[in-house]
Amino acid sequence: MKSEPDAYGIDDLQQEKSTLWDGIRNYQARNFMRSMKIKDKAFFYHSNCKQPAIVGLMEVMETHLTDPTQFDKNSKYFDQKSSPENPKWDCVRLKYLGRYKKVLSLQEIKENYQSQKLQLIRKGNRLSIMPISVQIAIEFKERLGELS
DNA sequence: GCCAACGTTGGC
DNA sequence: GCCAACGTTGGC
Repeated sequence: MKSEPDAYGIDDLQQEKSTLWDGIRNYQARNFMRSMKIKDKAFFYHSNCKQPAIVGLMEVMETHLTDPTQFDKNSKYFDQKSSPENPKWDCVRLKYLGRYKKVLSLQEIKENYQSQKLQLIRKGNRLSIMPISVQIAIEFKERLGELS
């Protein structure tokens, strides 16, 4: 799952211990979130920054939560078409599990995962949530090593 | 700032 | 249901 560190980074999550992954306004990304189950793990990816990289690991605490920002007129994620009776957007709560001692940079991902494998990543590179295959996730984990 | 690679929208 | 036009994202 990706976030811009300026907006919300791994430091913020470490401090908060857990967070609502709200503000997702992309149907595909929302649907991926809907398919998540409690105890699922997710990589935290820093996007749109100096060193885009996987920096940490999270765990799904709660699923199918209503995204409160859709009703908040002061939020940039306010959605006029949504109502409490018929909410359009939901989110999950994620727990901080740790940050990796060594990050896995986008550059390194590109260097090592080409052709078909990279396409799996590319397929979702515009989403707030990037789906990757189980096999790639395992390989990423091996490359990332230990949490600190 | 550019632009490729998407996703969304709306007319038909 | 198609697809042209448009908007957004994110790496560079």
